Amino acid sequence: MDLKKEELLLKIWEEEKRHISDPNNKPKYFITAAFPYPNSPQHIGHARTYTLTDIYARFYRLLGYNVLFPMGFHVTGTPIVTMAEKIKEKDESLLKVFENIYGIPKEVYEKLTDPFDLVMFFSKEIEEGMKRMGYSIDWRRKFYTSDPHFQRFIEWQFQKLYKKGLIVKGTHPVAFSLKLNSSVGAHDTKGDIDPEITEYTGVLFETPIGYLVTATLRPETLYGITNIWIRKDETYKVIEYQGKKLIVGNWDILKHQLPGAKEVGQISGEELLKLEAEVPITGKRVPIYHGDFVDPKEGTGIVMSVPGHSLWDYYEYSKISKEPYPVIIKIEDKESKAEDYFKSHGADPKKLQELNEEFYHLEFTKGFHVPLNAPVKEARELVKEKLKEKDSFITLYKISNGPVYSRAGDEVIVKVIENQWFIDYGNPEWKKKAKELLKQMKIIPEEMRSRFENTIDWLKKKAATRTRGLGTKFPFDKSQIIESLSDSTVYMAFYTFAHKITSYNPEQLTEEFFDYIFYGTGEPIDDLHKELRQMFDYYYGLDARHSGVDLVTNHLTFFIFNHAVLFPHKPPKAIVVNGSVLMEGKKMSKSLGNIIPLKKAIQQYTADVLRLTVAASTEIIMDANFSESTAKGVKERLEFYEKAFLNSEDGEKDDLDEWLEKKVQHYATLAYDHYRNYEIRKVTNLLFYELYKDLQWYMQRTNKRNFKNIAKIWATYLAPIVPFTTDYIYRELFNESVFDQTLPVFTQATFHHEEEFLRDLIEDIKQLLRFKKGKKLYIGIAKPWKFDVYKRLEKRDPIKTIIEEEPRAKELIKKLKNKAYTLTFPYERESLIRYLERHKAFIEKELGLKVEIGEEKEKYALPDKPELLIE
RNA sequence: GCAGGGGUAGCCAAGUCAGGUCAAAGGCGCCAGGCUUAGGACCUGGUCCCGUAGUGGGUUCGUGGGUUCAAAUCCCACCCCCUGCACCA
Repeated sequence: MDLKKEELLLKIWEEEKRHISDPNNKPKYFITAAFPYPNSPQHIGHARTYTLTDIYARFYRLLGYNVLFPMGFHVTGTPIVTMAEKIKEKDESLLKVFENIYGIPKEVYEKLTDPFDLVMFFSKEIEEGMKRMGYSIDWRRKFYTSDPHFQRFIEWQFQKLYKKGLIVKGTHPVAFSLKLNSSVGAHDTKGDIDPEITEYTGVLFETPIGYLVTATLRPETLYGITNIWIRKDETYKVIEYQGKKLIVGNWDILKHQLPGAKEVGQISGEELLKLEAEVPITGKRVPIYHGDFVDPKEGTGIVMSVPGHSLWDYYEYSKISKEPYPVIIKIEDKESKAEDYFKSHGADPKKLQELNEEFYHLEFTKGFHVPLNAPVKEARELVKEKLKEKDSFITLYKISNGPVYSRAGDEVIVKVIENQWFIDYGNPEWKKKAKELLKQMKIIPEEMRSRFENTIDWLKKKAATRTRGLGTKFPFDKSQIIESLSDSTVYMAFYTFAHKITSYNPEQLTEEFFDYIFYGTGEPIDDLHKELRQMFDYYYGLDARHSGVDLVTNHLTFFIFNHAVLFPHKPPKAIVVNGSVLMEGKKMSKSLGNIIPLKKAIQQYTADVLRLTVAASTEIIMDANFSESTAKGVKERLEFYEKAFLNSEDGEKDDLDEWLEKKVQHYATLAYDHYRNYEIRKVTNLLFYELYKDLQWYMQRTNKRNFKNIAKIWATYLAPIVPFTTDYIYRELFNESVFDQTLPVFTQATFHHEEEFLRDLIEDIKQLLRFKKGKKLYIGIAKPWKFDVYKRLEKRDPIKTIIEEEPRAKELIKKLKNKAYTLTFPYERESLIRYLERHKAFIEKELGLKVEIGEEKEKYALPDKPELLIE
């Protein structure tokens, strides 16, 4: 199979309109894969999910289903916008990726400074690649999520969720760049670092002029406070927040985390030193000291001092005070003291930070909180609750893996967004419905199910809107845009009528309009409207959703949630999850530069070879390893089949032909079940690798090439995986398309074991000939009683009885060891001898020996291993 | 921390759910031979250890125990590795 033949077939399929689907009276099968985000060309990794989807689309067509396999493009979110901006800014690292990895010339990408130009450019690339791979997609139904008709559909979705009380409003911390004036994800930072947010407890200490705020990860230690650290050379702000006066440093950052807080004055550190502060909960009054080590840009610039349980505090405290301090945590009934830990670990002040972290971890995992009589883990939560009761804490945030810099160059901070809209996946009723739906669904592979269950459990409110990026405007606040994972949860329903709905003006697509289509409520506005409903009704209930394993904990779970409440009458039936693709054993990445663009790979290997290598060379959940050598191997083997089958004859049949035909039927029978169990590797194992050995043997045995019958079965069974090669062979041999056939199903799955016996025998003799040369070979078949013993063993007659009735069996069974318990033995003595006699000429020719067949002369023969005597 | 996945010969990797044809498929690498002017490709054989005119013996599947006539596979404990934890597609 070469590229030209593949391209010719693509044209033929196109002309024959093979992949468009409309409602008819056949049973339908609606299959989809997660649509691509067009911000890069496709590489062979992307091809995995789509190829698997296509394999099943084609498989179900061969079973007689009316299969719909559509595709669209996800044009939502910020990465595309950011990319366009980076092109405009001539961002060097991006330009390098374009040139070196994607192989896009400068003149082309330079112009892509508008996000939509980028989208069109890449989506065209991707579409061409998908077509070239032979994906049997109904392209009439293609849409972009930026299409106004689709956006009306998303508005419908959010109206519905809102009315069900599943859209809620609240505040939410995000990583934020002041320079970009936008929240930032990994793609907005230098070095693509994903900013991580940790929550701090801001504890409020009352003083006569307001509350001092300290930020801590260990609120439980406030039982051990001796003093407060500040810096005397710093100026602190007095702010008003939720009716209280608070004193904080680092205000430039913190003001973004305390919505509504107002600066009302300031106070110098020197002034603060004169005050005393009251520790909440305990009511203890503590002094305020200056500490050089206090970083005014860290937290609130005010630190609570717990010398008993912080190495820093101990170290600083011991410099200025000899007073004893409280120790409130025990480990295994012994006081856990920062001082002891420090001293027993070298007492090196340079290692203070490192040791302190170890010590924190130790106390957190093993410590026991004495005042609260609880493990530290629990005490922390208890303290938080108490603080909440006393109204003595505020929540603060920090970038924990910082400093992270935005691509504009400023340090990323945490900002608390007010009026943030959420989809409330934490809603217990909704969780319940999602779980019920999950229970009804088939999850492939089944091991993935628990992951879905867990995800449903821990999913909480999800921010559903953003201020920046492409997408549909949020219906309840038009200044916001629906976030991209939230607008792609039920879009599969849109495919069912995507090519027809464009006849309407977007304004006509009201909530009632969609209600009619999806629920049949209200009246149709015209005949087309009626037709849309019929199409939805015919196709929906998605039969299979294919996706990569990385989408399980997000997209696929949202998919379940949303279907559970929006389409409870048309539930999806199955989710099929596949692993990713490795490149020569390594993860593909831009930095490694080991990404092969799909188009380039097709030119090098052909679509069929890629399909088999990427999608069918390993089981569905495993990562497929793409390597040049495997791809080459696949290519050669495919060519072998093509050549062999195209040279088929239609001659007279003999033992050997019958054996081969039955063998292929046997493989087909097994392969059918493997397909249904999504065990594609097993399909190719049989029909691609095992059969190869059988064909080799056949060709060794005879010069005949009676392959027509097996080519027919072979092509039909492998057509889903390698559609080009199989259809080409089928058309050449039988003058029709393999895709007009129905998959032949065989019930009788036995084959001629005698032939296998002969094959093994030749193997054994060849082994023996390496030690011993001669001119004559005597093949001594085991005596009848030995065959009887084997037969009885196969029937699982008790070994004891067999030996009782045939004492000679004892030795025989002893030799077999464990095998005696599981023996399978499909041979009959008489027919075996007849078969060998019939093919004696072949054995003689093959070995260059004179052969005689008879009963064993010595007593070494076993029924499956004849005695071999060379003279 | 919480959740999930995994440790199999030099490497990759099947086998584990349903214990026994498992010294353990397949591939790569390596060794020997064939083919070839040579290299590559291809073909044949070998590749845990010992033995060998064949069908044998020993020791292996992260570690340590257990169940069983029988364990890579079942049970228990331990060690190690990887992934996800969100507003990001």
